[in-house]
Amino acid sequence: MRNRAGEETAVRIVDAARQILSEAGLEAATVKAICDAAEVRPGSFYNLFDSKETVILEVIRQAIVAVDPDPERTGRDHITDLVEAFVRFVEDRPDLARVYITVGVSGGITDAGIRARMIRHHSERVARFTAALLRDRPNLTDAAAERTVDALLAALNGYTLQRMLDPDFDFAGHAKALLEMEPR
Amino acid sequence: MRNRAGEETAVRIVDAARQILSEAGLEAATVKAICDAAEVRPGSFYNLFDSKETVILEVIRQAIVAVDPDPERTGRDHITDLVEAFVRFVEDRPDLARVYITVGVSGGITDAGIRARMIRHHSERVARFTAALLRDRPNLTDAAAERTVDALLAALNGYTLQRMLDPDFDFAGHAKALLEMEPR
DNA sequence: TTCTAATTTGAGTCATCGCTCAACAAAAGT
DNA sequence: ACTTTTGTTGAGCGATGACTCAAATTAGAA
Repeated sequence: MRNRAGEETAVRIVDAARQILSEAGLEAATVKAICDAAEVRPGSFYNLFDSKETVILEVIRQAIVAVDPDPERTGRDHITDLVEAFVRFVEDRPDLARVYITVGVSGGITDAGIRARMIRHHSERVARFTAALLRDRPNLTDAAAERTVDALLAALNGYTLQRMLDPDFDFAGHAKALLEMEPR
Repeated sequence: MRNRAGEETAVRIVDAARQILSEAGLEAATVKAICDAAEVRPGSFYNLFDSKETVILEVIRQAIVAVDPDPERTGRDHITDLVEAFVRFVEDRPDLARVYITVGVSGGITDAGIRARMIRHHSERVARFTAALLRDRPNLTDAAAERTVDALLAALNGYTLQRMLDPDFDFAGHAKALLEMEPR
C-alpha cells in the first residue's frame, strides 16, 4: 500500500469482494476474481490493500456491523423491534447475511481474531435483547429472560442458516413466530 | 482410480481429510495437506480417489449420516431422545459437527448438489421430530407441532454454530432447555 | 503549459495447486 | 521360482494462486 487515495477504487474492490464472498464463497474469492469484478488490475489492488486477507476481513467487519444497526439506541427498543431489525437485515442484505453466517463461522474456526469478534458480538446481542425483553415482560426473572434470549438468538441464527440454503424459506414468518414462544 | 483395494489407505485418507476440514476449514484441505496427514503420497491418493472433491464429499456424507443415527428406528423415539441423540452427536463428534455446519453450509451455497442434500436432510429431520412431538403431546395441532419443531431445530443448529465458535459453550444444557419451550 | 505527485497498469516472479504416470515394490496365484 | 495383480512412489506437468514493480498514465498545483 503506497498511499491513502483512490478511495472510490477501494470501495469498488470491497464491494466486489463482498459479492463474490457471498455468492461463491471464500474459495472463489481470489485476487484475480475480485479484480475482474471490480474492473481493476492487481497492481491497483495492492496499491490500496496490503493483502487479500485485509479486504476479506473488511467485508466480515461490514457484515458484523450490519447485523445490529444503530446500536447506540440501546435502551429504547422493544424485543419485536430488534427481531424486526434483524429480519430486515437478512431480507435486505442477504449478501452480508451470508457472509456473516458462512465466512464468519468458518473463519471463526480458523482465525482466532475473527472468532473473538464473533463471540464478543454475540454477547453484546444477548445483553441488548435481554434488556429489551425484560422491559417488555417485567414478570420474567433475569435468568428466564436470558434463557429465552439465548434460544431466540440461536433460532434466528438457525433460520438464517436455513434461509441461506433455501431462498424460498419464509424467514420473516418463522422469525416473527419465535416471539410467540416462551418457557413453559 | 485403478481398482477397489487399499481400503485401509482409503480410510486413512478420509480420516485425514475430515480432521483437516474440521480443524482448519475447506481452504486448508489441499491434497498435499491431506496426504501429509495420512502419510500417503499423492500417487496413492489418486489411485484410490478420482479427485479431491470426491474425498471431501465423502466426509460431508459421513457428517450428514452421523447427525441422525439409526434413522430406521423412526416411529418409536420420544422427542427428548432425538434431542439427546443430537446433543451426543455434537459432543462426541465435534469434528463431524463442524463439518456439518461449516462445510455443509458454505458448500451448500456454492454447490447445488450439497444444497439439495442439506435441504432434503432437513425436511427428513422435521418430519421425524414432528412425529415424535405429536406422539408425546397429542394435544398439539399438526401446525403447532411443526412450528415448534421448526424453531427447535433452528435453535439446535444455532447452538451448534455457537458451540463451534466457543468450545466452552454449554451446548447440552442449552439444547435440553429448548424442550421446555412452547408456543404461548 | 509544465512539473509533481497520485494512481493505474500488466508483464512477470515464485510458490503451490490438483493431478498424472512410468517405474517400482509387495503380495497372491500358479 | 515366475508371473500377474495390487498397491505405492515421487518427480514433474500445466494452471493458477498471491503478490511485485518499473513504467505509463492521469490529475491537480503552480
